[in-house]
Amino acid sequence: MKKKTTIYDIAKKLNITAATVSRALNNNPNISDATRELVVSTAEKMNYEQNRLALALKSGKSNNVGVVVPRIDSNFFGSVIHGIEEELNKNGYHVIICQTDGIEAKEVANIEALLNSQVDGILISTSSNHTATFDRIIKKEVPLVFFDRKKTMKNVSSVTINDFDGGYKATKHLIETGCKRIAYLSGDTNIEIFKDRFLGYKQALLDNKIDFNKEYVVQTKSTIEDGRKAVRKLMKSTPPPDAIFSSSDFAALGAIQELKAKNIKIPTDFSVIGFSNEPFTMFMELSISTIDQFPLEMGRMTAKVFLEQVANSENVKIEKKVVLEPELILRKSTRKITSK
Amino acid sequence: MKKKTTIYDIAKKLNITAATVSRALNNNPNISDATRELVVSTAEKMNYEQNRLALALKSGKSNNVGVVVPRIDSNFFGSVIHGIEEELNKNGYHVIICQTDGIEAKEVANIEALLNSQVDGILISTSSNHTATFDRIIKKEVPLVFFDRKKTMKNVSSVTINDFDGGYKATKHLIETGCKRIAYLSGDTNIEIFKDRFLGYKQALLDNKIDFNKEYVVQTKSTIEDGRKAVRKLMKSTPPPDAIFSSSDFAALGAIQELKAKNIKIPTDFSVIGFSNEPFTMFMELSISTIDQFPLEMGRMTAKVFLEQVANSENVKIEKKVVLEPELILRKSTRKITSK
DNA sequence: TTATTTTTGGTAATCGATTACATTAATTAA
DNA sequence: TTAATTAATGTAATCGATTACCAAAAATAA
Repeated sequence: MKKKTTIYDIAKKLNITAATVSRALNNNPNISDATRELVVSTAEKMNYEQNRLALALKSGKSNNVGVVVPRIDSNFFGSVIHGIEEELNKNGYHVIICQTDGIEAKEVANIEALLNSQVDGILISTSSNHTATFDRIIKKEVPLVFFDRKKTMKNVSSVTINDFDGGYKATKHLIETGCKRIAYLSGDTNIEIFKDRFLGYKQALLDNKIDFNKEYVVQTKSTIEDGRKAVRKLMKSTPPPDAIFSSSDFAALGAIQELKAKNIKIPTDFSVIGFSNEPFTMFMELSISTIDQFPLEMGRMTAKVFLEQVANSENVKIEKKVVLEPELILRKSTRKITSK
Repeated sequence: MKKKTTIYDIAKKLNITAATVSRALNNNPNISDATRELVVSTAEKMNYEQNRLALALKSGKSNNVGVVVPRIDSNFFGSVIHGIEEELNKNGYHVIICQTDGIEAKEVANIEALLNSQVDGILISTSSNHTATFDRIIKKEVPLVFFDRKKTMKNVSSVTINDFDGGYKATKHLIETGCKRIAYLSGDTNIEIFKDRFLGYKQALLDNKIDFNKEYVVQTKSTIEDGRKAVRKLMKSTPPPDAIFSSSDFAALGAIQELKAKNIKIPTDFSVIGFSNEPFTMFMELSISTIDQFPLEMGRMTAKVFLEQVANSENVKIEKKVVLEPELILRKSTRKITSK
């Protein structure tokens, strides 16, 4: 096994102590220029590289931050992580990625492992209700920031989008373009973001004096197939809906495919709006109206909130709830608003 | 600052030494059951958690692996990393992600940082020619595995797809469906994968006695806009091409959009095939034929090659060049092969 | 020349866990 | 009962860097 060069090797070679070497390399002012230069050049010659593990152990700072997500190969999480990595890297941190597949046991195990490896913070989009684990993070005083899928906890920061507003805006737009019977393709309402989108949907109906119809709500997973199934089911209602707000772009796509198969004209006779602004929604010939969540921005913001928290570690704990405003993206799957 | 429990705290409380505590927690056989149980239960009570940094420093193994990619928010790299993380996590490793934006300086800086933080391996899809950096990794005997975008180096393993075959298959398919004048949308030919796709394209033409026409090759970036521009340029050739093989799905999409705008019928009068099997190629109303690269499989394989390398560390260095076979995905942007 | 200050560098502890080696206590053999 | 084994634990070094505290040497002041 290759032996790595340490400051002791340099010290021995120059017949000085490791302390001097360390100081020289760190530009400590009370080292003479002659010594400093000698040490630096010798270090170079000997291919010295600092072992940050030793530093981490000594200082208690690993400069690693754990990021926990259900999966990384989705456009949304990929973009969020892009933003996180970009921002943290600038500040000397490295990002350790963990996937949970949305499974609580995996999430808990990953968090345990991250804590053991002394991460300086944990940024998480959670899929679990295992509060004991979060309590443990907090008790250890490891900075914790939720993003997108959060748990509402005292003293814990989070960065989310306003899913209620997203649901409200999407629904309101459908109403403004003349839709009367608006169906909703729901995600798992145990997850806060989906619950909020649903509440936004209901509120928009209420504000516009449209009765909420339970029959128009279909539980779906975020898949094309579930979107198609939902349409098949919805079209049996009497009267059938004339619009769909889907909490997922994938289900929206499936819905559109099925509607086309049934020869229903979009957006003339039926409107569809999705959620997330997945890239494909823009690429379709019949491009899909949707809600943008600014994932890159969310990632950057999450990183910034963490960095602030670290900077403020002396002070009292700060709790910062950042809520990004989602944006309506209008495309061809919904009608234009007709002038009043 | 919260003081964490160490084995010394436990030792002091029980009036024994840290060595005994360590042994008890690690199920060392020559510790009496009584002591073991006492230590374990006390550790539990005191919320003890192992500091893996100390272990890493002592053992020289951090259990972290660095993964370096141009960016993480693309379907391809996201999927590769998904595969890597999944496989490594099972084996007790954590994945540190670094993005380079395809910029050499960032790549070099990230690798330096990873080496400093004592990663047990580096898995990289490179965008650089900075061989000094790779030599340094090798000199330090840190396992190195290239995936997708590799440098050809002695004694270094890699996992790639056969881009030559990919280019060949795509082109051959166009020929078999009756296309005679096949244009090629090239990526940056300084990058090995794009060069190989190009060579595959040329070979397929040669094998089918079709003259290579330089005019039919357009350099593009992997964007929709470049695909559109390419079509505008190509259609001025005389005669214009009757098919496009694009080394990127995004450029293929742009090409299709522009062809449609010119009222050219696809696939009747013009065929288009892309490369990568991006999700959107399947979702389009006019779905796009393309080449699948099996990114998830590539990720898993990359991880496995690394794991083998670690397991074999005693032995001679092993060099393993895994080449995955790409697969032709036929959709609506190309014609069916007519029976002979 | 002696005393004082400033430079410069050395000593040794520390971070938290592991482990080769030594030692004590308990058990078995003679 | 004494010697030889075995079982259970302690001692101290180690991984590599930083740093509070101290000491020697050089420079300056008196």
